[in-house]
Amino acid sequence: MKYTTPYMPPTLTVDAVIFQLVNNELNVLLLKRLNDPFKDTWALPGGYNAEGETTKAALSRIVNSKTGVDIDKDLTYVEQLFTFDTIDRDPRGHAVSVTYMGFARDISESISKENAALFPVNSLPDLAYDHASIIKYAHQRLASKLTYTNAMFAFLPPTFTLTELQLAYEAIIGRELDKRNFRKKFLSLEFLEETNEMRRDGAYRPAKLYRFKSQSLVALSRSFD
Amino acid sequence: MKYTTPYMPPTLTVDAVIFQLVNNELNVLLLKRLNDPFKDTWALPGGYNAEGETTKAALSRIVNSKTGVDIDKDLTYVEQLFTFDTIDRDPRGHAVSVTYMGFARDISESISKENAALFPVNSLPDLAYDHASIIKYAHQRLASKLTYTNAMFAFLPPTFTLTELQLAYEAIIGRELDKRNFRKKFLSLEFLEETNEMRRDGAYRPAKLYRFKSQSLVALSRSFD
DNA sequence: GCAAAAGTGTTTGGGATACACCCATGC
DNA sequence: GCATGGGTGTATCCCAAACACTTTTGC
Repeated sequence: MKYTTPYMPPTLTVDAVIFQLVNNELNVLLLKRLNDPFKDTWALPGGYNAEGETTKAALSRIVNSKTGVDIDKDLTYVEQLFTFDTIDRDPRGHAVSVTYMGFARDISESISKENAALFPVNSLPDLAYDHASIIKYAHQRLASKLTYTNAMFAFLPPTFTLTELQLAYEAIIGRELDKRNFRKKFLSLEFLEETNEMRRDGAYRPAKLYRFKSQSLVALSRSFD
Repeated sequence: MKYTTPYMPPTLTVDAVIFQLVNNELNVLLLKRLNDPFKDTWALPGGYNAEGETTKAALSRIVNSKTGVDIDKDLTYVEQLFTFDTIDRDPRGHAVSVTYMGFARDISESISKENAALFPVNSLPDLAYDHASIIKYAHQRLASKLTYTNAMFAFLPPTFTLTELQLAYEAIIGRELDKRNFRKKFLSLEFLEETNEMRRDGAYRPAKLYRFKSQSLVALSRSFD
């Protein structure tokens, strides 16, 4: 690429906030840095975006090589989050980071690097760069998204009980919900359909299993009038 | 900035979708390109983001130099929209564009370049690059934002009548609203306060003037339970 | 008095909230 | 029969939607 005037772009990086539920706690995938800056500090997986590579392709490449997780196969939903660009966010120099938020059912088997691990968002270690605020922003967006979309499909297994669904909601939005109201409301949204199966796994009444009608994002429209 | 491995970032650009109401039509600020590619075609104002410059600073610099509009003084609201990064969106080579959406009350006096002009979003000329889809995306986000925030403060003058408010809504969301329901609902949101003034400007009943309580964005929370 | 825009109220249906007990099962 | 989690219903309140006439003013 040629420029008519001298031009030097900032470094372009990508970072991923990958969420997964573990024992009804919202977890995020982190990587302990092997090099300076922030050597031995935990950070979001991310890296440099080369010319000729889309940000999502760079993300796939980097997350896969650094953690073993395959964005395309292991994640059930991905969306662009925000682009962070303050000058001093990277001590090495100006780096603009395009961040993504991804959801997964279970990436624990795919995590193949020793320095990659899942952490509960409510008890994160100290984080490198501005990554703590990026995670906070992503968590808010996720919680908001759950109120008007079927995004929870991306966290749950193909079939699940209504109690499991409710516990997943509570884990992410951080407060308890009323069982009867939750069921009434969620069923009325018509995101779910019943299966013919039941879950029986204890000395108590078996539970009906449900599934999401759609395995891709569906949003309810908010309208004004 | 040094890299431990050979590294070349894509070009980084910024583009602005600046909206303003003109005669109760939503308009967007465009610039007729003076050079190839897309010479003589209309496009969003934008340009190169240099190292050491935040995307918003680059936007201010570029929009001001190319159109005369001062982002900081002329716009009443600005937010980051999305980062577009497909490889072939710029025929000169891979350019990643961080886009912003801005709202203004009246920038017509500030537009000082011959090749800059406002166009109604419903009758846009052919546009360069992927700018038509960027404007469409921004318009949708704006319409959605109006349903749960006071964002309209950024388009209207400090005081206005309820009819003017309703016409502005209708212009942006693209359909008519019921006058009684609109007033009831909007007043119940408590974004507005009455002034003591009235507007009298014709052979008919004068209208009360209102103002927004806040001149910065306030969002209603959507909750699940 | 008439033209033009401002302003106003009621009914109805559906969703949000609050709240507590019975059901099915394994042991 | 008891412990455990699954499953359900009702009353109240508020908001959304539909819908048409009266008021104020300048001329």
